Amino acid sequence: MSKKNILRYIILGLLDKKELTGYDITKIFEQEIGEFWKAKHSQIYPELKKLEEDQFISYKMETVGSKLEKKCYTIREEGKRELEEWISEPTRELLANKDEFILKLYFIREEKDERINKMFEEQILMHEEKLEHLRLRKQIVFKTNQEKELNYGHYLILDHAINREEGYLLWLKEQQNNLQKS
Amino acid sequence: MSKKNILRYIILGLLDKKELTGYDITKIFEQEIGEFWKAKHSQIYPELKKLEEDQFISYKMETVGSKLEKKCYTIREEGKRELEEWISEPTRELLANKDEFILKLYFIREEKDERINKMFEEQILMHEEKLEHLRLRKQIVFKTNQEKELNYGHYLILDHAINREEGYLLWLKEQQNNLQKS
DNA sequence: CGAAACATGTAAGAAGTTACATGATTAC
DNA sequence: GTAATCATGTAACTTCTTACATGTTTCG
Repeated sequence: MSKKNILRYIILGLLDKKELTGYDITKIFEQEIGEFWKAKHSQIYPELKKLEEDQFISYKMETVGSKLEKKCYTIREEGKRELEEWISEPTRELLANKDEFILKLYFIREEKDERINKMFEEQILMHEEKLEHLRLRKQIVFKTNQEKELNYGHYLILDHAINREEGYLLWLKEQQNNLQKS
Repeated sequence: MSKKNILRYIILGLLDKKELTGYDITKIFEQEIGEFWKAKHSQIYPELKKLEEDQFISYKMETVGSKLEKKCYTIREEGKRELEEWISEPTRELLANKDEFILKLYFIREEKDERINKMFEEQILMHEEKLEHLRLRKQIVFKTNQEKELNYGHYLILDHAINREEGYLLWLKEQQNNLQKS
């Protein structure tokens, strides 16, 4: 019974906040919510078209400069209902958390494998970089407490992403430490 | 440049440990590695066929009872090389961690939204159940230290999954607590 | 004897990625 | 002027899920 096509709901959720173009939505995926869902413009534009056909959203054309046209999408009442339904419905499935690195570890069966240390080093660097980047964003976006209250959802997901990276890093370092002792 | 079709490498990795049927592999996805990659039998059987055609693996038929036939696959030298290449190559991309619940939170912009408490309750229950299940598995599979040494990869991914769930739960409870204070 | 587990496949469709395709505007 | 960014779309392909399809063996 669980709802599909989550991309639809994400787009509706974004438009519920403010009117956006397909390009804007693409940028939001790259920045704010990319930690928890990814979508390319080639998926976003057709989905916007379908949502418009289904009367969940509508758009008006705006002109930038003298020629460039853009479609500013807004959510309709039907779209808002659809969105509320999705949010209110229990989230029963925990979706796949694909992790290529962890799988590689799984196939290394000996603690003494030479490659394992280098692999940990690489991953630690990657996750440290990501964590640094997330922390910087949090600092920039939520300078004051007011900004946190005004955009609680955004605050929560950024905080969760930071928490996740911190946990991952701690685990990596702990395992690396265990290796060096043995 | 990053390698694709990770399912191939996972299957090769599994066969590198011991010979398996398509059914065995399906079960392993449901149990051991489902936390980090999912695949249904409808994806596994065609992939086994392709791997065999590409000469990375081979199979021999075995009969169960008097009629039921099964294909026992083993990895070939070419397959081992392919697998080693994948493992040794740096894992540069961090794949999508889709999380429907976190996205729903993102779209709730007010801390005072009535639904938010119920949503946290549900998620906490789900993750507690999952954590319990993982801990039980660790207890059963790794009773002795010898078992850990003999199957270090398996130990690592189980430990990582537990760690991940613990972190998620702590975050959920912390946020829930914050809500009740305000 | 009946249900659960074993065992293998294919077909249709949804979801997601990469590449193709084009052009305008802005900032340096 | 030129590179980065803004802006929108489609085509081809891969990946993944759901459903279809069938039959055997084992356990209680």
